[in-house]
Amino acid sequence: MISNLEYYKVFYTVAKEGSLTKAARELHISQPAVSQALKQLETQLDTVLFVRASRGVHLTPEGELLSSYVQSGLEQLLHGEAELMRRKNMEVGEVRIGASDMTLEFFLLPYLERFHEHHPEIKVLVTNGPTPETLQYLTAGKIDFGLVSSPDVDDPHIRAIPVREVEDVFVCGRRFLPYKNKTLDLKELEHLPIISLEQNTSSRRYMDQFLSENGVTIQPEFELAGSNMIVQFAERNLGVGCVARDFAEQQLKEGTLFALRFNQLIPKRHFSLVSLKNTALSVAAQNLVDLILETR
Amino acid sequence: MISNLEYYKVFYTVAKEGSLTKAARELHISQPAVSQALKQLETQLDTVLFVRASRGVHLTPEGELLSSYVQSGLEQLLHGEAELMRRKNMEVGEVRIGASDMTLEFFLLPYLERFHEHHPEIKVLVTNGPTPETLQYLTAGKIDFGLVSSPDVDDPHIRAIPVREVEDVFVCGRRFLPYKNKTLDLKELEHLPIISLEQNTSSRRYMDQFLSENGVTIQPEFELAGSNMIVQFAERNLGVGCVARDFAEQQLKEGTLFALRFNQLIPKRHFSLVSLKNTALSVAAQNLVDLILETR
DNA sequence: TGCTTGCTATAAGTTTATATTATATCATGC
DNA sequence: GCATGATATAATATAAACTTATAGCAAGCA
Repeated sequence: MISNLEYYKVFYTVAKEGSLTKAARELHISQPAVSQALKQLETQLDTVLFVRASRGVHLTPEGELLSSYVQSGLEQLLHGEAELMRRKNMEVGEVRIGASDMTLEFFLLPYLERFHEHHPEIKVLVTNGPTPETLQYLTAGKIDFGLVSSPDVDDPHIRAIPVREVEDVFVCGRRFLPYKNKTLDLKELEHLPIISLEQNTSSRRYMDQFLSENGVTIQPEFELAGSNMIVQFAERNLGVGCVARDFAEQQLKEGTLFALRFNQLIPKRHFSLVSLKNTALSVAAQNLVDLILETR
Repeated sequence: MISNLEYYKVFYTVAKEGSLTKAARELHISQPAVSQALKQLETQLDTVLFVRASRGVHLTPEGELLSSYVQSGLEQLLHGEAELMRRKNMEVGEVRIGASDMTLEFFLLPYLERFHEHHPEIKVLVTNGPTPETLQYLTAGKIDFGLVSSPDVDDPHIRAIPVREVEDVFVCGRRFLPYKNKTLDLKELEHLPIISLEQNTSSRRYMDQFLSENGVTIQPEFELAGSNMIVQFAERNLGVGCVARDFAEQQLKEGTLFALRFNQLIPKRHFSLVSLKNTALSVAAQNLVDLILETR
């Protein structure tokens, strides 16, 4: 390749204008500068590219050949720059997010709403899945960042920023009124009809882990697929539901359900924003992350 | 467009190698030079293109985007240079020539043969046609150069280089033996049965012009389409043929025909190589022209 | 922890190449 | 034959890029 690609900019302009003088004006340099650049180019390629006439210049057949390549080459570069600017100014682009149902519903949604309002041109792709799947997607480069509810991220390449607390509660209806305003021992859960999530979920694992650390083992009467279901089961007094507080928020406010109180605090979990440490976020993704972190 | 396209060469190499140090080695410059060039590029585009890590660098999403364009852009330029070299070294290319039957047969053919022998990869396209058509093709850019037999080229944009003399002769067979070794006056042609080319040919016009300048007007008994035919007619003693000497060369040598001699020389015509003054020839075309001019 | 390794970044000074100004040269058209 | 409008050349100035030396930083390892 020739020593200085800048020469091609000169070549391109001269070919377009058919005159060194005009090209010089367009390039905002002097006419001799153009003359010398062309000379350099012709010397390096060992080919005469222009026929110099008294009324300007025009391409030789070889110059003509080269010109077509130079034109499309430079336009490619220019197009690349233009696309880059559009992405940088967020006129186009996409953000790929991995999130669980819970983080999406109780945390992410309002941010996505605001983001989309400000940047309607940016496509937002949400891949719904539990924590392990989200982390897998992250390392595979399929998502820009994720929002997970589990606190246990041990991959050293992943950075997790807690963005919100999550409180796990045991909720129940009037059938269990005697327990209201009483402070229970965790051990008593073993004798209550528990309604919880299935075993393969991270929320369930978290709770089981915590309870077992305190010598408590529960054998739920109902194991359901969704937290919403658990709340409904609890409302119908089928047992004591174990869910993140958010799912039962309304019922707790209305008094349909109440939360059991224990002599020991159930440690809070966090929603965490996870991203790859050694990978940069796209402008759009970074923008959304900033929005989340600034106003969390 | 960015101020210095050289930066893209650096960008491309760094992206390919994933390391400033390796890129510097490949570009035969120092590592700081690479670092500075990237910094310039990032500043000018106002975009971070690489994530710097301790084990090298890798592209940001924006860098990735730009990279695809830069890659194809630079490859385009490189491909252009490669094609140019191939044309310059005559590994590919074509030469378009306009020539009449006569110039082709009695002049050009051996040159084309030699040229093709030396440069078998170069396509040679010969467009057969009389002088005016050849000149028209030339100005239209349909041929690189032409070979014509007429001396009258008045277009100021066309350069005509005489390459060979052509002698017009009047030839006849034994029926006209009495005229052999006699020096005739041109006037006597008026009483001989002339065999000549059709009126719309430039050879015919040339001869008519010359004769009329000398007060002679001929009324041919035969007007034929080709000079070869004229020679055959003359051999059968149907009259006195007017042709370029080349057509009757063999017959004159064998004695089947002889040429009339006049007290006034018929001015010689020339085969001329015509090309456009203000247009450069392709390397291949120039090469063939040089071959012709060197050994004419 | 501290050491080594393998990177990139920064600073200062030098070199190189590119630009400018002034002027020469050349062909064209009036 | 001279004015015009173009490109080329020469000398000088300027600015950009390169180099060397060195700092800084993160990761891997003892």
